[in-house]
Amino acid sequence: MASTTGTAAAPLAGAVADAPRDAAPAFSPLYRQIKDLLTRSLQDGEWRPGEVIPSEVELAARFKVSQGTVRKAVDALADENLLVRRQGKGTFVATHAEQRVQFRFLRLAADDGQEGGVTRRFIDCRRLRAPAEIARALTLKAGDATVQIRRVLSFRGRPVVLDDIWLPGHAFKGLTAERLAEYKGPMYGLFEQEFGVRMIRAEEKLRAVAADAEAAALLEVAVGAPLLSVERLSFTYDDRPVELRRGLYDTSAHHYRNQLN
Amino acid sequence: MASTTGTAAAPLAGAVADAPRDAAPAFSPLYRQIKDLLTRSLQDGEWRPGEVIPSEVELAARFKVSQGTVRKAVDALADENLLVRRQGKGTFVATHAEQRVQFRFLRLAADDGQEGGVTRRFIDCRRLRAPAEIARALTLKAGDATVQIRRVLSFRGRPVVLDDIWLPGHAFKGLTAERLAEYKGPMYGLFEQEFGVRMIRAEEKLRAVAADAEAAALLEVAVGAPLLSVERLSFTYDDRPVELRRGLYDTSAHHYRNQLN
DNA sequence: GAGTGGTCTAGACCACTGA
DNA sequence: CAGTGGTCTAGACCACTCG
Repeated sequence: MASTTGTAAAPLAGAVADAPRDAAPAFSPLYRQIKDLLTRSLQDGEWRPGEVIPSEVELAARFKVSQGTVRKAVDALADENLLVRRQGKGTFVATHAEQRVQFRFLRLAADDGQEGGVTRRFIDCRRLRAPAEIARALTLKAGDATVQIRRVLSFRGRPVVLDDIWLPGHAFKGLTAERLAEYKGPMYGLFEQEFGVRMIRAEEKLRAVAADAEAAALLEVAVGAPLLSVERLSFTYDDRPVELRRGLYDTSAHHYRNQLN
Repeated sequence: MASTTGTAAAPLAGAVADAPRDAAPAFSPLYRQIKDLLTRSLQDGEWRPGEVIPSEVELAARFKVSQGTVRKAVDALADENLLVRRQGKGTFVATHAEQRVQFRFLRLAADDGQEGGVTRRFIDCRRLRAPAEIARALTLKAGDATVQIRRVLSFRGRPVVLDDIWLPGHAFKGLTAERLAEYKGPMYGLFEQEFGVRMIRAEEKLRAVAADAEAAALLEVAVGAPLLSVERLSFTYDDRPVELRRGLYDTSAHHYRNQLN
């Protein structure tokens, strides 16, 4: 593990302002390499969500580096929410099956500040062939099998969110409306526990749209009422997209909160 | 301070003016205290936006700690976008007056992926007494002086964003529509250069709303058309709110992008 | 008390920048 | 070349958890 560097890769002459695109990096610090090895272990399931990973000293011994270097790698993974450090106990693989991180991905809040009172209702869960647009987003071929889920989230009895979700069929065999309804806890918890698919990060595109008849009926608003459209593409390890979701939010008593840093 | 840990934190603890929160023992590590001292220096203008701050070794000497401890403090501030590290050159105070960070706060993107072509048009800039709601958000007293700005952003000639902005009057004396129009670069650049008010972070609340007559005319959409409402509260050092902004975005050809990690 | 992560140090060397 | 930040090490001690 002492081998890293040397050997400059194509100097690039520094003229062109940029193209950090695929330019040869050629230098990867040790902690970066350790981080990648750890990520690989997570991806391969060596440690499962919720479990402890080996202590820093153990990892340092395994990789033949100092504890400080392991620490920096683990810190990076903790920053990305892949690991969770707990002083005195150890470092754990992050999981969606916890109340604490319940709302990491759903950034909706009630205007009055109240929390909780969320109920889910699954309207549909069926397998169908991917339309071209969906296939492209999920990097499937048009016509590949997909799972389509439609559900409504209600807050204190009022319907607020209508979600349409597409998943690649091959990774979610056996997913049914019953399984979804039975499972207590966030949907991403079910995905990681039952199907080994863990959502790491997501990109969202937000728009304002007018409610069509169907959405209006399900969300109990007037046709044409403004709704917040949230299109989310979620990724697993390796930046592989594994979920496309289109949510329609009734924002008359709720809002989407965001932090800019 | 060369004394090893534990007691090492004590000497500085006194230097860090800190209101003792209720019975909190509040162990604060050294690097945390250094970070606070650096933040204070930034706040006090010891180093201005765009300038270099002293090198790590200098800072280590000043605070009588090791370089590693300073490094950790600076790393934290760099993570919060208050400082920018440049290998081989030094560490700089972050600034809004740079093209590179132009869109840190405006998260709008064209659906077709094209960038640029932004033009600004200031419709109004006047001083008036704060309505109760605005005053509360900015922690002013109702009736205090405020500056109200209204402007339209156009992308490639099409109006897309209508912003209504409220600022505390005492901090922005002499701000006029002319000054705004003359200034090249982002508005936050003007704020930090001319008024010493630097925006550090912001909280946004997003909603879908229907266009009223005024907004419809300015954004050239139909009355009742769905618009994305973006309510932003921006903070300076010390978590003091210094700007309230309400944007209406026409999202028919643009979207608000967000990253979930 | 043993084991975990968290802090701090001191010193070495590497990579990058600019005179 | 000197000066900057970036990486890595080895060792010390502190704060926390749990048996």
